[in-house]
Amino acid sequence: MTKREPSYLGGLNPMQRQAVLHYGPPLLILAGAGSGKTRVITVKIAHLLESRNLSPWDILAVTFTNKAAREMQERAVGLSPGAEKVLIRTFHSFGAWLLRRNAAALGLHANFSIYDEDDMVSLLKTLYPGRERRSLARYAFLIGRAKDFALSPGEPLFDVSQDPDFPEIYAAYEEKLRRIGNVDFGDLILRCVELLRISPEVKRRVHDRFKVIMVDEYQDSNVAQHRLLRELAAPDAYICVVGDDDQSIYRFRGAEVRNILAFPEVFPGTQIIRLEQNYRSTGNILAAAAAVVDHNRGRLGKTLWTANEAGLQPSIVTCENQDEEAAFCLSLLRKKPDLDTAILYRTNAQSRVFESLFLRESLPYRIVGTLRFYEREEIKDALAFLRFIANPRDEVSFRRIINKPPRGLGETAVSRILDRLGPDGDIAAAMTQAWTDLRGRAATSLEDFLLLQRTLRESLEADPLPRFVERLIRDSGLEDYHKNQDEVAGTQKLQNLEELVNAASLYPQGPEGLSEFLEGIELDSARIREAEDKNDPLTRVTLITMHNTKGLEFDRVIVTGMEEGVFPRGGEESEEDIEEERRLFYVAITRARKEVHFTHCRSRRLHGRLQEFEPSRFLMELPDGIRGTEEPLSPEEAGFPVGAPVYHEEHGPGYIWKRSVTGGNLVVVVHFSSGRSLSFLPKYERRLERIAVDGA
DNA sequence: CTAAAAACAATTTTT
DNA sequence: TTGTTTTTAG
Repeated sequence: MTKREPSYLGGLNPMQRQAVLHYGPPLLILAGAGSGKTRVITVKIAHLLESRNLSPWDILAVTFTNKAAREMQERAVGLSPGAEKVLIRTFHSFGAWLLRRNAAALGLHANFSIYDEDDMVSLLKTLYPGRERRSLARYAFLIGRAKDFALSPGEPLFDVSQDPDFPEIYAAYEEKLRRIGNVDFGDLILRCVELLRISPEVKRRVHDRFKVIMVDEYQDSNVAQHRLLRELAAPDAYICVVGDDDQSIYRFRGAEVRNILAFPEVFPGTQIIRLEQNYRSTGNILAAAAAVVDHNRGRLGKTLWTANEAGLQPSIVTCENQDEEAAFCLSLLRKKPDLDTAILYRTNAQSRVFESLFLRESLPYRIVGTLRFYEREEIKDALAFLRFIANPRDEVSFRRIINKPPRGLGETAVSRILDRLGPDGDIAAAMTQAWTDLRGRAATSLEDFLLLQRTLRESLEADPLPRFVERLIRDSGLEDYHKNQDEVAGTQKLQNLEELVNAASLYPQGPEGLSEFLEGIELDSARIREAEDKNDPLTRVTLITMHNTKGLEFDRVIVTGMEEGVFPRGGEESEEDIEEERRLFYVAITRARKEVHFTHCRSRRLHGRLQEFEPSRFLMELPDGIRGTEEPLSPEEAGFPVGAPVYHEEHGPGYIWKRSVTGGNLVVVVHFSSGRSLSFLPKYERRLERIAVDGA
């Protein structure tokens, strides 16, 4: 009897197959970098649907990023159409989903606003108007961390901060946030835990529904998320978490590696499956990564191996300074222009030198993760207005938009209005009340504002959502305000606002459509395209922080800034901090398919000051074969001795100030008569030529 | 309320 | 150095 095996199982290695077929006791999948983790999860979902007779409703899959959630859903649907209905969400989006459906049990309205860290600061500012924003930002951060660790204001908080003011500030913040009926990101997790603890019916419903719960990137979960998982999991539910303790790099944001390390103790009977075959990188790259991470203690332990070829040996390149480092990267890019390459650095500020060189050389590049769309002023303004229309109890949003653009309603008017606030917290109603308290110009302004609000509410009911958003942006005066800003500062705020209007077209008309739209944006910044999106597929270079590379891969990776004090960052550092940086290095190396290069500078300009740096200790941790692989000097282009006069097509006349050899290439620093100094690689810079001097 | 001057930090950041 | 935030003057 031949039972036909489902086609989706084809091509899996034995461990992957085991992971897919496993069912019953809790499962911990330790998935090394490049081991086909996403494939395993998506095939597993398909398998649960196709062969275990589970309905899509029975399954919950949780990820950390919207991008990962989308990818997972897409791939699972490709394998089994039923996966369309599987609940695949980020922790936070799942939290919002559960809270909106059960808001009443927690004393929340279903249309609560979700406050990000910036909004948290604004809320704190209403409580402590005398304190500086910067100090409040610090407290907002700490409150976020406390919530990551599931610590309420009443509990001991010294692990989060020893600041004597902190407990009181946290308590005041929490009291106000609850009073105005909104939530922050931490609450999306924590209040779900609370909900499941106080409401047996909700808990039963949830337990009845989710027979399978899968969590991806479990090494990045925090204590609150771990608690939520425990509350969500019925005693007979099948729990499967996937992760890699060596890739835990978000401790500073509350991620708790111990969640994955201690998983087998917390969920008794756990079985562990290791995915150790790497399909991404060459043998030499993997050897480098393994040697590095081997210096960490307290690992679950994995030995990655690959059937791929050994490939090129990684190289270490010493540079004099950042200019040379950038020039070296450029030389690599020009040598093999077809490789998809990433230039990695520890901090965003390090991207500048690369950007300016690539701009000067007209080399197209992609840069990841600078200013995010949703953090932009104009977008936050428009969103605040939309939020206030959707939820008249949102004081943070109200304060942001009441006098922006300036309409003569300052602090005095705001207090008058808030004095009239009823027990329901409805600020829109309070405005109508306060109107009678005001005289003169403020009264007229408020009247105009009330009228504006009424028109917008009508438009929300009557017009398609994008039309309504467009109208709000125009009638609120934000359009003119930001148009003016664009002209003054050469920005493109107006275009960004247009993108916001476009994004609204995906949602239905009316208040419900608006709420969905807002939640989509609050929880997923990438939902709106950048106005200036140069996603040219021919762009082969990506500038990116090491953190942002998680989950990505490239043919070639150049890890720059390998200096003690830059990476690892230095300062007062515990061994745990160093280990986290080392894991970050591990992540960086394992992004590469074919080639890895490491660069370090002898000196670097930091905070406007030129400083000397020692090579990073991590370089010493690489395998012996790698160190000392610098190519010998090729003096064929050596026609540029120090002092030689040169001419550059673009920058004009100058002379050689300094020369050195980096990565087998001659690098020269030219002082131009314009006063600028720039470095070049004569080998690749055609526009630089040596000139003769007349005896005069 | 705006604009200019002064002061002052200065990682990483899935949501 | 740079960008951001607060202070100050108008």
